[in-house]
This record gives sequence, C-alpha cells and structure tokens, in this order.
Amino acid sequence: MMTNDFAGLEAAQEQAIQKARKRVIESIGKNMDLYGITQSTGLLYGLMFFQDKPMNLDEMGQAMEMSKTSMSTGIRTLVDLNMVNKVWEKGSRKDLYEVERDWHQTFADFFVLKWRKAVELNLMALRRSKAELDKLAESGGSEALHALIGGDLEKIRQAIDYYLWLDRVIDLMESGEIFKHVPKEEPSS
Amino acid sequence: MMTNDFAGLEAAQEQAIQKARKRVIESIGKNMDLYGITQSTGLLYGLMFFQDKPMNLDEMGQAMEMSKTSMSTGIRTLVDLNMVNKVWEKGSRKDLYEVERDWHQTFADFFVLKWRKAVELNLMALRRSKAELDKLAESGGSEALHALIGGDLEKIRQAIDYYLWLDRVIDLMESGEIFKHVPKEEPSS
DNA sequence: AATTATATACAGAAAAAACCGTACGTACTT
DNA sequence: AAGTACGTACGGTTTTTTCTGTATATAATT
Repeated sequence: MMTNDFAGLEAAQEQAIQKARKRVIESIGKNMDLYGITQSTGLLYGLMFFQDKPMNLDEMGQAMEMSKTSMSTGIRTLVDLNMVNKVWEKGSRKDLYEVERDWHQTFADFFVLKWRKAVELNLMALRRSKAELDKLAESGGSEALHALIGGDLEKIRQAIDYYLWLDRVIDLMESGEIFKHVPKEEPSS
Repeated sequence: MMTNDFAGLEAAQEQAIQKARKRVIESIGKNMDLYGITQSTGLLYGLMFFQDKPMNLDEMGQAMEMSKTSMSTGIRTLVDLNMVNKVWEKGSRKDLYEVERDWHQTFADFFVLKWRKAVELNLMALRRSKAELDKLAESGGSEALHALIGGDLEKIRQAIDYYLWLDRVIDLMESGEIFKHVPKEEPSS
C-alpha cells in the first residue's frame, strides 16, 4: 500500500514541487558532512524532512532506491544524533521515524554530544601526561631534561586551558543559555 | 642533518617523555575527525604540536614514517584550516610550518570557515525553492496543491529561521564576542 | 646556462568505508 | 505452537578515500 502525497495533482505541478524539494534535500545532504554523516544518510534526512508522516524502513528504501539494510544503519546514525526520533503508532509493527523539527535543539545536541566527548578524552590524555611529566621533573635530572619537560608542560597547560574554555562553550549550548545571547527570533532592527 | 631534541638525555627519560607526548598526540589525532580531518593528518598535527621549531616536509615524513607527498597534502589541509602556519626562515629553501598556538582562535576560525559556508549554501537553496513555491502558489491551482505547497513553505520557513540563528552564532565566533560571554580565563569561583 | 633542491600533480596501489543480500533472532498473529 | 513480519548482524562486493612513487614545474645555487 503506497500512499501518494501528490494524488490528484497535475504532473507539472508535482514536478515543480519535487524540483523545489530536491534542491533543498541535496543541499542538506551535501552539507551534512559537518556532522560526520555520510552523504547518503544526509539525503535520507533531507527526504524525511519533507515528509509529513513518520516513515518506515521500507518506505525509505523505496524512496532512496537503496537497500533496507542501509536505511537501517542510516537511520540509526540519525537517531544517535537526535536528528530523528523513533515514534510509535499503534497498529503498525514497523518502526517509524520522523525528523526532529527543532533544529536549534538538534544543533545544540550535536554539539554537546560530539564535542563534549572530544573535550573529555583530550583532557584526560593531557592530564595524565601532565602528571607523568610532573613526576619526571620531580625526580631530578639534568638541566636539559628540565628544559624539555618545561616546554611540554607549558604546551599542555595551554591546551588544557583551551579545552576548559571549550567545555564552557559547550555548557552554553547544553544549558540553553546560548539562546539568551543569540535569541531564536532575529532581533527586529 | 638531523637535530635531536633529546640529545644528552638518558634513554629512560626520553622514553618517558615520548610516552607522555604519544598519549596526547594520539588523543588529538583521534578526535580531529570533528574537523573533518583524517586521522593521519590529525597525528601530523599532534606531532607538530610538540615541536619547538618549524618543521619541513622531509622532517615530517621521517617522523611520521610516511611519504613526503602525504605530508604535502596533509599540511595543506591544516594550513587551509588555519591550524598550521607557513613560516619563513632565511637560509632555508624548504617550506616551514608550525602549529597555530592560539587554539581558541583556531576553533573560532574553523567554525566560521566551515559552518558559514554550509549556512550560506543551505540558505541559498532554501530561498530559491521558497521563491519557486511562492510563484507556484500564486499561479492558482487546486486546494490540494495549496495545502501541499503550504506545508513545504512552512518547513522551509522554519529552516531559514534556524540558519539565520546559526549565522548569528557564527557571528559570535567571528567577532570575538564569544569571549565576552565565555572568557578565556576560567572565572575564579 | 647548467645543476640541484624543492614541492606538488598525477596515476596507480592499498586501505577504508559504504552498500547490499542473506541469515537469523525476536515479537506479533493466527 | 506454528507461521509471519520485521529489524539488524554479518560477510562479501563495490565504491571511495588515502597513500605512495614517479614525473614535472619552479626556484635557488653554482
């Protein structure tokens, strides 16, 4: 059973709408690499963006002309990034998905999810290495050794400072405070 | 002529420092995918991070155990992202590079460079499609057609709003205003 | 002017990633 | 309980990306 959104429309009209959609979908798909997402998954997202109803994997595969397997993995990527939500609809045994419409939130979520993790991992590595070098410095050694360690420690210190700053930027996104500084509605000038 | 930073140090000391560096370098390399950078280029960046002197392509190739060609392409990626600067040193015919130490700026630059471009391209596509749909709506048509167009236009409107917001977030980075809201120095609590 | 040193364009090789079909486990239906 | 519908793990194939060696262009040195 295939529902057709364009039922009853003239071919030329449908074509015009499809063309308008296609441009947007492809632009979205092309720029989604910033989210670390493959182009085809980006196109899937773009497709779903124009859907008024939740889609199931079979519909996606049909529309994308790709395998159901690929839809499954693609959609998981999108769900993991909170870009797409799984929705429940009684009567249907199939999993249904729809795009998250609050893109501001989507962006903030992505930022928190990905960049926070990077910050944490890098900070951990930096602190461990700092501790090792501190210890090495304490255990005596030549002048040359201390100069070398000092250089590395200074670089590490700067890096840590940066990540702590970045962490606070991420806080801004997570807390929603960003919307105080940059309101969703364009200030009417 | 190969200069050795570790000249005159005990092997165990050199090893300890290398271990500390390696952890940081690998962490950086691993997380650099957020910048759309390949892991090996990320490792190159990490390597250069601990260098006190500008490096040339031959030194990089030797340290990374990779071809000079790869170093050339890798370094270009990093230069394009303003993560690495080309420096001039009289007497040397080789191109020399060193990492940009101001990571706050590096982050802001990246954000402006990459996200701004995405915003512009997406906005362009959205506005074109909006114009087409507006025109199509004006040219009459059935009730069903107008409902369909209206749905798409509403989605496009929301998307445009979002990108305008994101554009202002990017402005925050570009103008340096972000540092007013999130100062580089951690506020002493 | 000839020689040498340097970076990179280019094409092929190697590695990685995306994609698909099959097989299987789970949960719903009968 | 048997059968059916569904999503996905998995292995193999195709496509894309990364990496390398050679060739070439450019600029410095002799």
